[in-house]
Amino acid sequence: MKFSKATNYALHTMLYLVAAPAGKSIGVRPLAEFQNVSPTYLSKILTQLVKAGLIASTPGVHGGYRLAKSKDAISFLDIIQAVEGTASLFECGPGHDAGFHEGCLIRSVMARAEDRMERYLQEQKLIDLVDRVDGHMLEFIRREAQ
Amino acid sequence: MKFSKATNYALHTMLYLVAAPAGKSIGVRPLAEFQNVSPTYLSKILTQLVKAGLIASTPGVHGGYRLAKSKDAISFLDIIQAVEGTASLFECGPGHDAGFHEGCLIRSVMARAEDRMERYLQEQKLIDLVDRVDGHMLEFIRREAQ
DNA sequence: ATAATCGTAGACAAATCGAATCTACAATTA
DNA sequence: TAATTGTAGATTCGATTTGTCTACGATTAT
Repeated sequence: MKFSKATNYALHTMLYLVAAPAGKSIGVRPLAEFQNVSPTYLSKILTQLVKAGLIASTPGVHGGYRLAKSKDAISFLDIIQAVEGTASLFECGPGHDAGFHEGCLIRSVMARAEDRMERYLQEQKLIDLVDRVDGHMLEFIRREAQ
Repeated sequence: MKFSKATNYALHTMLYLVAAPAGKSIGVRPLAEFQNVSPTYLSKILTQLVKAGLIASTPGVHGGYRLAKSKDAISFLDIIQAVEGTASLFECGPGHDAGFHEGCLIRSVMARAEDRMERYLQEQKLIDLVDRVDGHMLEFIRREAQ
């Protein structure tokens, strides 16, 4: 069980957008270059964030991606669930449902465990990290902010 | 991101063993039949639990699997980590490490979130579930306990 | 001893999923 | 109208998961 690389790309892109000047649109190219990933692939991931209402996109000459909500309203969980989905991490499976009609006891424990993690990720906002981003990222942001 | 089916099988098998009479060895066949999985495949999973020191196995006529620790010393986390491993759920990736030499900020948040879930799973013991297992499983246990 | 029983190990195969590329297309702006 | 930029779909590649099959080794009952 692993978080996908797509989630990694999504989180770093969002940190980038949160750290960038408010309201500014940034194209996929610099976002992708920053993370050493292909623009089309990153675009596919960011489209999921658009559909989740976290960011907005505009085509055209000075288009790109920008935040669709206020910076302090974006949690880790929002981003992760936009990419990974919201299904439970643990499924009991048909072979076991037959034995546990009223709901699998194990599954309910696993669901509560998952909930612990999700509640923490809901509390954590990217904005709390921006004043600690390192020089390499800041350099990218400054260059693009012009 | 999903827990594997193997983890599901492992947890249910362990619940079975915890609910069974103490010290009794139970063969793979009934354990596998109970979960509608092939005996050889389940055996492969249970071997991981043996290597983790959670259960012990004995070959031969009345052999099988039995608990290797006291019932109240077996947590969900023990079983899950025996099957899934102990690696972090989130890796920052080489493309990002280049930018975050001193340690990825995002990764540290993710690690803390994972720790929330793991601490809960460490607290949860299978023994707390046995007096609530349903009739179908109890029927299997009773039949096998003779 | 010897045969039946049972777990183990390894090779192997199928199916699923993640990661990524490529191409054509649609929308916006200069 | 042309350049720019995001979008969608098909497709490929590889890794991982989920099994199966078979031969082997250890134990016990007769």
